[in-house]
Amino acid sequence: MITIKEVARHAGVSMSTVSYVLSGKRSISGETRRRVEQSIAALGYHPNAGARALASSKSQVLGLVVPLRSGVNMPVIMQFVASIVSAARDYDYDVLLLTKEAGPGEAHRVTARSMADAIILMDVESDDLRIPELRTVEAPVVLLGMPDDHEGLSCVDLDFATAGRQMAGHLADRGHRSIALIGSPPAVYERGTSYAARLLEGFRSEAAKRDVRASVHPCAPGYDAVAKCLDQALAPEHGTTGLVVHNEAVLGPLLLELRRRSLDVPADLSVITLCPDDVAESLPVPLTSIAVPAQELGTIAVEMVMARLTEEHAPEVRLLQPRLTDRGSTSRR
Amino acid sequence: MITIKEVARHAGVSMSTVSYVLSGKRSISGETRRRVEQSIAALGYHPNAGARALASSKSQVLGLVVPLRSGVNMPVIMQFVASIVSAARDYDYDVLLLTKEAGPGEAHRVTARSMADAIILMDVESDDLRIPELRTVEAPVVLLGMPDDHEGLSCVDLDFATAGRQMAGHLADRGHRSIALIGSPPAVYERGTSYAARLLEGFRSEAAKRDVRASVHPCAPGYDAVAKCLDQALAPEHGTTGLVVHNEAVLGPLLLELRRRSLDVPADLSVITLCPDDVAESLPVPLTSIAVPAQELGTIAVEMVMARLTEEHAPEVRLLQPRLTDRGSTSRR
DNA sequence: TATCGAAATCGAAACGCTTCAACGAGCCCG
DNA sequence: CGGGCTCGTTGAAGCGTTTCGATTTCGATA
Repeated sequence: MITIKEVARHAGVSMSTVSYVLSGKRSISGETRRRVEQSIAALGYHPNAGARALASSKSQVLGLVVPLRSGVNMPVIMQFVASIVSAARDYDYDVLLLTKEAGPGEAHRVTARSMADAIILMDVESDDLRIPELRTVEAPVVLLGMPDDHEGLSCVDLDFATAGRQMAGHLADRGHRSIALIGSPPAVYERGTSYAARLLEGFRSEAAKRDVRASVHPCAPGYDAVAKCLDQALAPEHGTTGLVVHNEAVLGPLLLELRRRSLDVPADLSVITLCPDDVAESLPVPLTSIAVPAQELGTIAVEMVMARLTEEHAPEVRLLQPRLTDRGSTSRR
Repeated sequence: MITIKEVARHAGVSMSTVSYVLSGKRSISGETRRRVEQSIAALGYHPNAGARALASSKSQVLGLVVPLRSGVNMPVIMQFVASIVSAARDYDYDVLLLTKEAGPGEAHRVTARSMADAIILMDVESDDLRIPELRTVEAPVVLLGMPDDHEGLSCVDLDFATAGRQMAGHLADRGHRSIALIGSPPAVYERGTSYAARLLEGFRSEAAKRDVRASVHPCAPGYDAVAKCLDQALAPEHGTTGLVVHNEAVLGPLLLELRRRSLDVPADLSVITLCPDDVAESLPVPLTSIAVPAQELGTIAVEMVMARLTEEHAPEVRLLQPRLTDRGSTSRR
């Protein structure tokens, strides 16, 4: 193993000079810098991470707590992960993978051992039992998602309330007088999942404000459940002409079922949804949608971490404004 | 930060004794052990990872190279990742997340800096250009997938040739005289992806051996492509009565298209596939299938890493025997 | 020309742990 | 009873960095 000492000797300078060339924390003459850099390249020197961490008490590692249980939407999770890893690398940080199943104890373990300088926690739920434990972690913590009680924690999330309002408003704008929300599975609402509740609230309040009739239909995955859910949402007494879908998993089956019923989108029924753009685009009928800006959220999470790591930055909450893309799946009434 | 020195003082022993209690590398009297453990608990001591790595030149970290580009099947990737993380934790290792896009340079970087003791690389392709570079990594490398040239590298993979043979054989056993392989997208074959080629070869050779007519149809994703592909596979001149599907992404559309054509599975057409069990189960028609044993492969990969890390274990190749689950989607002719 | 300050470099003390050589104590064997 | 074990424990030497003064150099200012 090539050490900084050997580089120093090769370049004819002291260890500290090499270190300062690497870190840029003190000024170094151009001439010296060049010699050192040449020696580094010539010898193939790589600074030892352990030694560095020990001396500087910084690991240059982020702990990322990911839900690996199936059930959550893996492709989206991966988009988050990818953007976080890539943003972290831009700041010269690496990412240690922690599983949510293993609990927040993991976050504590890696920070207490100085394996990670900060923690990013994905897919946070409203009532997450583990949130309190996170407060005991002696390192910045940033949550993707916004629990009810986020006092003292940084959070980033999509503004689901506004998203709900936008989608209801979009249909109201086009003259729809009765709309339905096809929601997440019942269990999601029952456990009070924050984002679902916030979207629902926005949807309802905007509908009320615009004097539009609104019904809500939680929907389990699976072809049969979708059909049953549609039976309710499209029951004649509602006179529903527009659907807001907040349940990515049922989009495909739902559109197929509509086709089976000879209901054309958007001629007979308008549909708008909240899902990743690539999903909305690749459906049999491309849907007007609000995107889940996974990329952006991940990047922001990393930026918030860095802010808290470098400055004396207090915890903050950031809600991303939703962006609606019209793909023509809604029509004017 | 609580250090080992403080624990030692608290327990009235030397630092080295505490260290040996922790590592178990020397015998310690029960009495002393108990006192030290109490002190550790009382003070809330957590060994500093950097110091440990520096002194022992072991990081207790595995670098995991994951393909994060979309296109690959994320849920399956996640199954691998989950099983790898969990197996690694069983050995007291953590997992550093590296992206495949960033290249094998990342593997080199983290090992050269002693951030990771070994590398696991997922989703390896036959002709992977980066394989040669991996040989220069000064740490054990284990591949999930088997490139053509794997000299000097450890690999784990499903035995796709046998899988192809099994599926063809399964249909032949049931009296089918003409079968078709609905394969991966053309691009996958064109770039000579190892697993696809191996399955194809097994499929063909078994069909030949059993004197069964076999046609092969690479299939792009998307409803239209699937329909077109079925047109070919089920063209009257073939007389195809059984389908082997090796393309997870098209299973849903394919079954729907068959239904649309009023072809019952298995009455009119037998279908067998290779995909994760949960996918096979949750399709509109549950399919007889060979599982992608992600869990198992991940665990084995970790075990191989550990073997190479602890013993003087030479690189090895392990092919998992496929396991076929009959879900009644094939019928006797 | 003497003095001062900034720029460039150096030396050495941490950082917290592992591990090796060494040592005393107790034991068994001859 | 002396010599050679093993067992449990210790002290101290690293491991490869960073970083904090201290020191040197040099040009500018007085």
